[in-house]
Amino acid sequence: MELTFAKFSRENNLSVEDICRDFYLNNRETIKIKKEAVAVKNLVTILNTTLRLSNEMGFQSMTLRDLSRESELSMGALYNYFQSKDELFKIIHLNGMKLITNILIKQIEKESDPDQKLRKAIRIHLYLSEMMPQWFYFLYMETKNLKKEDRKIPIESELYTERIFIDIIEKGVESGTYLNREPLMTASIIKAMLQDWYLKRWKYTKRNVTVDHYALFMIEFIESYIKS
Amino acid sequence: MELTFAKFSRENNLSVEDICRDFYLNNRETIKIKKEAVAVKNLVTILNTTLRLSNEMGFQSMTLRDLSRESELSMGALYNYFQSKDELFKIIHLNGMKLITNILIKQIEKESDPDQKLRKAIRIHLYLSEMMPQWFYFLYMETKNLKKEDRKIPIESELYTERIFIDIIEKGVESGTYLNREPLMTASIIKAMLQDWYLKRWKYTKRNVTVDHYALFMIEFIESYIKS
DNA sequence: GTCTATAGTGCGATAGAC
DNA sequence: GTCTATCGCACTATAGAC
Repeated sequence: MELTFAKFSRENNLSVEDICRDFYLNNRETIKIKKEAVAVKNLVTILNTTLRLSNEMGFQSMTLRDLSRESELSMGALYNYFQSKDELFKIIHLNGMKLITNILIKQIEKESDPDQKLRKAIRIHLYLSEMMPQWFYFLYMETKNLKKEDRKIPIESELYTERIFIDIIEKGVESGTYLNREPLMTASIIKAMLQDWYLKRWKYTKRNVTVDHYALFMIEFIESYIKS
Repeated sequence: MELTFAKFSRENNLSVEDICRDFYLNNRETIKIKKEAVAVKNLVTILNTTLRLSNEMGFQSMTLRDLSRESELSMGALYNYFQSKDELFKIIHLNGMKLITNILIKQIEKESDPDQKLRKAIRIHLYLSEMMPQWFYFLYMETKNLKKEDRKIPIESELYTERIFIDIIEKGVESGTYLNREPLMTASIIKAMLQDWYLKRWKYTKRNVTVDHYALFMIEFIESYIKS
């Protein structure tokens, strides 16, 4: 019995609250608010509102006045949680990447069989993006807002998750599970398919394509190439 | 003998100049410059510079002062060619879409055999994005800058080119060339792969993957699913 | 046809009252 | 801990000289 989205989301509670509490505890010196409960609650509001507005209009187009209005926190209040609009961007970017990568790695290291591992990695990635669509969309579409010195972060992240798929496929080739048909290119294309799921969410929703259907299709598609 | 990029680019001269002349002739009343040669020359500079800067920093982050400096045209001169920054965006967006779609359709209607048609459509799309990478990147990544009433334009465009692939595959299913394995989903995934080529250009360049290699890989990958 | 100078707006960020 | 009021600045867009 393969993993389903319902099962995965039941067992994995990915609350923005956890991200915010982590961030708060690691940055007590720069955040001016001293009560944890208040700080975490407002951080959750700020992050969720920023993600929503960025998804609608882009981070650059969103003004802090928009954020203030929509989050129902004054401009002054907002600036107790971050030093600049730029820093707000980096908070979301870095913490989002960290969270996603951590879960992905932790989940797939449980499997050892290449076949099962590849299927699981695909499903976990799809299910994560299904649970936090705004985060994935933000991380993909808003990299342009990073300063030059930070541009390497998303690049490394792209190559890192791709590397996970390359390794699985190469292990499968060694063990004879898969044919030796361009593991690097295959991994690239897997990433492209995973990204299409959250980048074109509107299309698949309209067509009533569920994430489980998409996962199954992806697996069949890829396996028909590396197994046939 | 299948089409190659070298052959395609030799036979198809996609100059930005053609786009600009078309645009100029269709908008003589709003463009204040009366000499065609001057207008087209400056329009080419404006469009190329805008595309370059948008690819580097995003259209929203690019100020008209940046564009003025980099294009070596004064702010006043720029405003002879468009009415607002918003209009400049739409000029690039609409004319780029039109050009790309026109060439794609014209090229593939020459083929009648589904098998050849699918291969050709894939190659033409890849080769077009190889010849105008900045345009494709712009059209994909900058849709957020469209006003709400224009958001349907890129959506229709996405569905339109996808429809081309759906039709080819369905014809192939009817004629027995392809198996009947989810033509709609297959077309979606083809689009995702085509997009990955120009969205992750940095990655493939670094790995010395040529567009012809990518095309061949894509074709083998897809055919192993719909033919095996 | 292109320039410089500037008007007018709305932004990010902050100071200080409560 | 949150608010309002406001500063200084950089932006889009334009007017008028050349």
